Amino acid sequence: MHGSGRVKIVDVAAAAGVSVTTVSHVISGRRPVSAATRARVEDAVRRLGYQADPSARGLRTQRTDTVGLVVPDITNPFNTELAAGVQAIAYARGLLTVVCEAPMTDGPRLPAVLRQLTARRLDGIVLGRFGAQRADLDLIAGSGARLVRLGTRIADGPGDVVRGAETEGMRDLVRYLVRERGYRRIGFIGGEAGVEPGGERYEGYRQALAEAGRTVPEDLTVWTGFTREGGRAGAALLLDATEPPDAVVCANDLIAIGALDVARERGFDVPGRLAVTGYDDIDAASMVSPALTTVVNPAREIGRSAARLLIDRLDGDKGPAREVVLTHQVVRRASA
Amino acid sequence: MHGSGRVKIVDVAAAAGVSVTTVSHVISGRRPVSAATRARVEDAVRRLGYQADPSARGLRTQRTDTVGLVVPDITNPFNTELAAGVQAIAYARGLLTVVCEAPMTDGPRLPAVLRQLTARRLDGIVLGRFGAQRADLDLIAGSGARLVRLGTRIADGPGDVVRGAETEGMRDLVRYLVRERGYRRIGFIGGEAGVEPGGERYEGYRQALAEAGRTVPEDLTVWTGFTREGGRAGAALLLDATEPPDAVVCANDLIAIGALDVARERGFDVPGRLAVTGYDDIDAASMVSPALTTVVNPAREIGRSAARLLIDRLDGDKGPAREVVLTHQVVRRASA
DNA sequence: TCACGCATCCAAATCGTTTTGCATCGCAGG
DNA sequence: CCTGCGATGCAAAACGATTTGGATGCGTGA
Repeated sequence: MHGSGRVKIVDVAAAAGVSVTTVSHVISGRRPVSAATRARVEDAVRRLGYQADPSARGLRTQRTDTVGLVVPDITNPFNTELAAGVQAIAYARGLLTVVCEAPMTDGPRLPAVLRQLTARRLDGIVLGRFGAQRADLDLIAGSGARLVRLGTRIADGPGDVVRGAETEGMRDLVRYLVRERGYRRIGFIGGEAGVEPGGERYEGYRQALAEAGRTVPEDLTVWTGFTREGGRAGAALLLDATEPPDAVVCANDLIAIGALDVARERGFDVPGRLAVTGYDDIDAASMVSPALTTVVNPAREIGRSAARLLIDRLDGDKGPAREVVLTHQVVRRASA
Repeated sequence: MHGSGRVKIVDVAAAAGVSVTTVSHVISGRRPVSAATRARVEDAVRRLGYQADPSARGLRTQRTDTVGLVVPDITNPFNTELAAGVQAIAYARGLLTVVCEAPMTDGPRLPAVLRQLTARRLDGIVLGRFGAQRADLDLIAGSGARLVRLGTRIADGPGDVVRGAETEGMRDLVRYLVRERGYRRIGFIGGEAGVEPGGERYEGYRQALAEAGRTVPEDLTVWTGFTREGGRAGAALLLDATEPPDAVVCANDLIAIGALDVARERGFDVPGRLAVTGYDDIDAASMVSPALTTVVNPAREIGRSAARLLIDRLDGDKGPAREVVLTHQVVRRASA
């Protein structure tokens, strides 16, 4: 409780009557110290409220004890849950988490953000779902930071991967629409074209239609953005089609919520005249009405797994790249 | 594009044929350097992709170029927007933002989180809305970090303050319910008792009732938590009262959404038989149906202001503590 | 010619840790 | 008595930047 910010290791050493080396050893435990000395040092540390300066420590150890999470949009509840998951595991390990936003709009901000982060010498980076270029990934890997990618394939670049079984998830959802609900004309609203989860999910949609012997209605596919606004725009297009769909499958919940807005405005009864489905099962999915039929994407668990992978690597795991695939589950609510 | 992570200032100096001092000077601009030398150095920096090691720099300068944001719950959309605001301003200034969660549940995690953060020697901390103890604030101030508190009064402790006009906002909202909507028995569901925004908002509710000559129905006040779950629990209590309310004023939108759940389950028509109002105007407020009558709380702008205050202080502003109050605005939707 | 000032640049100290290579001590075994 | 060996503890060398106090060279005015 004395001076809280200024006390250095030499102060502790003086107070305990030992050398700084010994203080360092009792703190790190890297060499044995006699019980009596250890007690004196620990007492001094407590009394003075000593906390090692992270810059000095980092300079010597070449570690920052900090990991980064990069996502396209902090505001998206999926990413928020993700962050909560990463943070929980990292915090327990004494790692600080910085979450950075690299908007997909107005050009590629990703490289700039990544440069900022690598300049910080982070120990590890979790790269959210992006249309990341190979150069971006190599930049991270080359900086010495461990890398965990989310929602991509292991073969696409360096680092470990965590992803939900998105193709399968979407396939199961569309199967359900086709087989158990009997929808005939099923449209698709995607996010930004080329951004990660979009492709997988679209693929699942196509698979389900294909296995049912349907042709994919290309005229009912539209790519916008992973937001409520995007959903509005996409749904407006689809519902104005000469032969509008009786179901709209959206690449995520926010898009679906936007689609619901449009359906309501135009007086389309959901699910009577139009089904709307989402993906992710964010909190809001069960708040809207009709509640959204969607697929749970275990965001928090994905974050946790990613953090665990990172920590394993930081602890010296030299094994080959790993890929963690988390299960999916269709949740059936009122919107379909 | 050469070695991306390993190049040091001496490498740059060697490549440019000057001393490290000169390199440092051209980068920081703290002393004049001839145009020719400057060009050579800048070229070498670019060619080698030099980025100063933050630990080494921090050790010398005693700054980390990092600010922290501490909130009770990352998942709460209000806090998410807040974070986005802080982050945007900080990023533009080259500051990294770390956002930390210190859950209010299961005991006071705040002191532990704060100790972690002060150990990191952050340049500044934005402290979200908490029931922070005076000791917590002094810990931050004593660590040397600049402090901006959110949603409290300037007199309550060290540091600057940013807050919405919450008492006034809630007062206006309840006024509207009383005068223009004619509700008679108006209940209140608060968050955790003692947590910051709760008190202000409750005060506004009381003021509005008082100026209308109503007595505050103490039996219709319940304190739970700032979550949808909290709202469910609180609403259940209120609706089971012997003389249930015809309007429920909630301390934030999540609580209100929980209250809507209960109303729907029990078949209470909203707003016919029961009005429900929120506070904050998070995205979800306009997604639920009926859409929530609420008060906008400019989360993102609060975050921006807080970051600006912090930066001013970091730039050497020594003036007396400042308090920024942002305006409120009632938004009238279908739930009342 | 000398002294002086300005423009440039450099050497070296410094920031607070961690870690390596020795020194010291006590004690057991020969 | 001497040697060797754990068990402990210390001094000093990193780590990679910033910054201060000079050094150097040059031009200018007396």
